[in-house]
Amino acid sequence: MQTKKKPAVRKTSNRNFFEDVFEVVALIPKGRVTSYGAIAKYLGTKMSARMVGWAMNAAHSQKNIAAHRVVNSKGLLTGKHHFKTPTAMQRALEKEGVKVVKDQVIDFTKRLWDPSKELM
DNA sequence: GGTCTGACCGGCG
DNA sequence: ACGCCGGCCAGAC
Repeated sequence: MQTKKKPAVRKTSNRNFFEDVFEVVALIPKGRVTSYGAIAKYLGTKMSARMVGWAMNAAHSQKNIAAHRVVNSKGLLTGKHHFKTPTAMQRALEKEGVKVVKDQVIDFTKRLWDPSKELM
């Protein structure tokens, strides 16, 4: 089974939540972006997209997580401020072909990569 | 062990 | 159309 997906299999406050986020983010194709809510929904915690962002915070300190591919539902680079430089996120996205203007992803709807939809 | 915050989201006024 | 508010989960003090 290559396509390994975990439908909210977390039991009680385990680190699986973080691992799930890491994987989903790592699966995001270049030139694509996703939203915290999309990941949260995929993990089962659709209502708690905040946890995804929280996981990102830890992720950025853990490994090379492509947190720059994760934006909010509006396509805004809300987490850019958490990067080493406020322009690192935008730069990384543009580097992958994603145009960002004023911290906003262009054609965000088309660039949106929904794991619960793509990975299904 | 209780409390607060946090890179969000969606609804309501 | 814009602004504000509550909710929800998990980690840190």
